[in-house]
Order: sequence, then C-alpha cells, then structure tokens
Amino acid sequence: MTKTTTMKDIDEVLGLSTSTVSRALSDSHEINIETKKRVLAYAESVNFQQNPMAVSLKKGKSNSIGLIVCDVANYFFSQVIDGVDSIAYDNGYHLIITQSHDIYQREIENVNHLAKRHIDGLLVAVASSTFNYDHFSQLHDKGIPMVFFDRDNPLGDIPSMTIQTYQSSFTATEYLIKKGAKKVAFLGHAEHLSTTQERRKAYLDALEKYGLNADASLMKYFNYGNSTSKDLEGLITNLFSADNKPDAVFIASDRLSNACLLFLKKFQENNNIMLSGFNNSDMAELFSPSFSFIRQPAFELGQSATKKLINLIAQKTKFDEDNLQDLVSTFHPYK
Amino acid sequence: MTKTTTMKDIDEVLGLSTSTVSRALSDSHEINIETKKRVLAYAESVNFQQNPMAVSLKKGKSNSIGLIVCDVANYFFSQVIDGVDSIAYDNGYHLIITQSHDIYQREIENVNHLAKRHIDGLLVAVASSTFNYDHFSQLHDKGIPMVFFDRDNPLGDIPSMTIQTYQSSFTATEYLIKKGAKKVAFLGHAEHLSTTQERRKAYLDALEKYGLNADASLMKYFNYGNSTSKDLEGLITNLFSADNKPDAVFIASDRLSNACLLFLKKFQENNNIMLSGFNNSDMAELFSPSFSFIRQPAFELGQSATKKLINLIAQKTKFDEDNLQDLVSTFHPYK
DNA sequence: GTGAAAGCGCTAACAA
DNA sequence: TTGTTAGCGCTTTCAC
Repeated sequence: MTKTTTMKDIDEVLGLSTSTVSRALSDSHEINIETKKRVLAYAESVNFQQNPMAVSLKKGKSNSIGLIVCDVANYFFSQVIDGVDSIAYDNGYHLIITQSHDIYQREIENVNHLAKRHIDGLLVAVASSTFNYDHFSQLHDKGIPMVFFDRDNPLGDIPSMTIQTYQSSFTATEYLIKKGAKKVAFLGHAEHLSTTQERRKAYLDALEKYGLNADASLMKYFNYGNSTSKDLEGLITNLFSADNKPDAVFIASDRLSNACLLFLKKFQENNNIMLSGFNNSDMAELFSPSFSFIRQPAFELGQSATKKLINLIAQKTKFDEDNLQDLVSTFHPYK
Repeated sequence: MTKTTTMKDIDEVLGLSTSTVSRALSDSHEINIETKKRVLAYAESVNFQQNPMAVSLKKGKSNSIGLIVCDVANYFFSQVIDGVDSIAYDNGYHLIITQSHDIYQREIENVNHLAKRHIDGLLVAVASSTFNYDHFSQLHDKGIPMVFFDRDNPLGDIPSMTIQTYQSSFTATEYLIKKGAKKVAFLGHAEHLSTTQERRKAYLDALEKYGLNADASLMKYFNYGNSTSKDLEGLITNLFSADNKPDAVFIASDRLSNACLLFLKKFQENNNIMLSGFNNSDMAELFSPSFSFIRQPAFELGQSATKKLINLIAQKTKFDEDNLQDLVSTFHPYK
C-alpha cells in the first residue's frame, strides 16, 4: 500500500517549483526544454499519475459526459454506447451511463443525478413517455451542452442526431407485399415519436404504391414507458386473433420485433404470417419464424452524436461537421 | 448560463460559516437542529448541488468503480454491466467502463487508464490472452481493492466471483446424447480458462456416463484474444468437414455459439447436427437451427461482484457475505 | 454549536 | 524561464 506520488513530491526531489512541474507535464511552451525532459523522465520513472479530481476542480470541468439510454442490456443501445465510448475515450472524456427504462420519471432522476456529477455534456435518447422537456432545458440553460440521438426533440436550440429509416422501412414493407401479402399490419412504438412517424409514413407509402388500403385496425402502437409485458402480449394477441387478421407485419421497433417473434414462436408455431422490421441483433438472421430485418448503424450513431457534443463543449468545430456522415439503416431480406 | 451555487454562496446569505453549512449538508450531529433545517431548506430552494470533484479531492476518493469487460456490445456483458450499475448507483459510485476485447495489451491499457482516474475499486473479467497478472497486482498493491468475475484468477489475495456451470454443462451434453448423438464434439474458449475447464469436465463426465469415448479430434478451442474471425471460420469449417464429423456439438461459450450457429445457417442449411451450449441472448429460443442453450445469471453476477467489491472498499462487511447467492447457470432444451 | 484556518493536488495569474 | 501566490469547493481539525 504505497502512497500516491504528487507533483509536490516531484518538485521536492528535483528542486523545482510545483508550477514548473505542472508546466512540464502540461507540455507548456514557456519552459526550458531540458527542464521539461528532466521532469518528464522522473515522473515516468516513479509512474506519476495526475490527480484528475484536482485538475477537474481547478479547471472547472469534470471531463465526463453523461449518457442516458433506455436500457444498457439492449443490443441497439450497447452498440451506441460502444460508439460513444470510442470517441469519448480518445478525447479524454469518460462516460457516466444511466438508464431511463423509457420512463419519464426515471429520466428526470437521471438528469438530476448527472447534474450533480457536474458533467461537461449530455447525450440522450429521450424516453418515449417524455412530453415535457423542462428538465433538459433547465440543464441546458445552465450551460451544459447536449445532443439528442435516435429520436428527434422539440427544443429548437438543441441538436438531434438521428438515423434515416424511411427508405429501408419502405423496402421492408414492399418486400412483404411483393411476397404476396395483402393485409400488412403495422406495429410501432409510441405514436408521437419521430421514428414511429417516419417509419409509418414509409409503410403507408408502400401500401399506396401497390394499391393496398391502409386499415387503422391493423396499425398498433405500443409505448414501453408505462406498460407491462402483459399489456404487450395483450396487444399482440389481439392483433393476431382479430377477425381481420393480418397476413404480414411490418414492425417499426427493435424490441417489438423481439416480442412479436417470441410470441409467434410460442403460440402460433405453424402460422404463415410474414414478418419484417427493425432488429439490430447480430443473430437476427437466425431467427425463426423467418424474419427480414432492418439494421441501424448504432455504433456510428453513437460516434456522430459524441463528435457533435464534443464540438459543442469545445465551442468550436473540432470535428468537421461536414464530415459527419449521413446515417442510414439497411434492409436484409431473409435468405 | 447561470453560475453554479457553492457553499460559500449559502453561508453568505445565511450569515453562517462554510463549515456549518458543510455540517448541515453532511448530516453531522454536532450542529443545531434548527440551523441544519435552515441550511437544508435554503440549499433546496436554490437547487444546490455539491461539487463532487471538491469532495473527492478532499476525501481522497473518487467514488468511482472501474469495470473491465471484453465487449460492451455483448449480451452477457451488457447484463453484467446492468447488474453492476444497479448496485454501484445505489451506493453512490459511478462506473468507468472499459473494453479489453479479450486482448492482453488492451487490458493493460485499461488498467493504466483506470489507475489514472483514481478509481476506488476495480471489477474485471480477465482477457483470455492474459497470463501475466502483474498489472493487476501492481494496482492492488497500491491499495485498490479488486474483484475478478466470470473467470477465476490465480492471485490468492484477490477474490473471484464466478458462476457454477458444471451441472448445466453436464445436462446439456447429456441432452444431446439422449437425443441419439454418438459423436458429440466440444467447442470451447481458450483451454486454460477456468470456465472452459469446468465445462469440459462436465462434457467428459457426461460422455463417460453414457459409455462414449472422448475423442481429442472432436475437441476444439478458440482463443478470441489474438485471433481473427477468419481463424474461427477455419476452425469450425475444419470441425464440420473432417472425416470424423460430429453429429452434435456442445459449445462452451456464448460467442462461439453465435459463430457456430451463423456458420451452420450459412453453409450447412440442411444438416442434422444437434447443438447445445451457452447463450445469454433473450432471443436464443428463436434460433434456427434449433439450439438448446444454457443461460447464465449475468445480471446477478454483476450485482454480487459489485457487492463484494464495495465491501472491500469499505473494509467491512457492508453487504452480508453469507447473503451472496450461489450463482448457477440453467439449461433450456429446445422446444 | 459554531467559526477560523489549513489543506486535498493542481493551475494560472503575476512577479522576478 | 522559473518561482510565488492565490484559490478551485469542500472537509475537518482545533479553538472558542
């Protein structure tokens, strides 16, 4: 159990002042090159580690980025986290990850918790049950830069980073129709979400292109935030046992795809219902019943959102905004 | 952009000293109950947030726990992270997560990075390519408590938190034999790992129970750490195209299960090879070809390891050690 | 029960 | 180029 070395220890040994040591370590220019070398060499030899708390306190920044996701144990978000971390790490930031479980109240708690930790910036996938954005704008007004990702946000002065899903959604619906589906249902996350709306638009456009009528009774929405898995099971049962039963479903959400597939596997083993929809699992092509899926560039989403945030923190274009790639989801027909 | 409130601001308004404010906020007993109420009320009214960096600096602890996993975007580890976070959060710790990608060099970088951040404790799933534990013992000697999880470690003074997988591995192998398999192959992660050895023992015992001979050419090991996916594909191709082809495989690792299933799906659609093995995906029961799987209590593993670590940090039995549940994996035959 | 003062480890004016 | 000094926001002796 050895005491940790501080700059004070170094200057004592080397006969310098702490500020000189500090200059050497921070690669300042107002210092003799030889002195710098001497300090660096000694610091290295004793395996000196700066105390990040002291630096943070002094500089007034915590070098941490807050990240609010719905669930860590969700493949889409795991990949986002991976992407966020890859950029954050390289820029000296560490992550404080919290989970909202898609619940408004939890999201507020998350924001408060992160505010306490004095994060330098915030990355958030808004909960589907969030309609009031006050907790965000309050933090933003305090000068904490933030970037929303995955879903759009109504706050004009805060950027959103999203993935284009119109085209793949259109293709996925079209695929079902070309395979012979006459009654394609739509299963989506909360109706008000920008993602749901974009994907529904694509679904409706595809129906129209092939002269199929949209049928409101075949369009279902499920809001995870304030619902139980029983509710979800009820919704799906309802969809598949109605008189007006669909022969195919386009599923506009990762988790709904999972739920729907598990349901069909369990209760409707030998059905002929065709499915296509969103899923980011690496294993999606193994799913049975067969499932054509849309994969989103989640890792890249995390990266782009983080670059944008770090730009905002630095108040300058550190990452070239023009180089931020357009993020597009891709369709993978079942083979 | 409002300035953040500090204790100084509070004592000025209330006509108290900073130390009194500090006492009120830290719920000290050597303070007048009325004074405390007054401070608390005012602090609340101005939404005062303690500066965690200042507290950390003063107290000499960072309130952070380092976590080294192989990959964030791996379902087993996502669930572990979820479990770790649930306990850490409740105890005022935040997580600094790093990924080793199962590579020894990355693990060393991770440890150095976490040491720089002055973590209060470390949780680690050792990389499969790690044979030298010096980077860990060096940190441990500096007084940083640590707990290994998932895999055992050879350092006598550092605890490991693992999951019992013997029984489920035995059952999974037995299942294949009962279904008629005569030549059951074994596919495992690096041979030296404690997990691999435990599972192989179960596999061999099951073979023996049913009078089947172990065949070294049917036992393959794959070390992720320093290999490419090409290597893996080669290994699997080799296994399934040998003269002495197996009619079933027991797969002793999550990721190998995925790889093997994807391979069979891609190249051997209509084979009759039976598979059982480890997989923590919620979707495992959807996999085709059919797959009987073993699921590990990953969330609980994260929780237990974190409780143990926090005990070590506190140097006292904060969580009752006797209450730490035995962690056992479970077998789920394909239905 | 409360205040004054020192100091955690570092950075950044300001002097020299 | 280097040293001196003050102070980031907080906790904690030590007086009173």
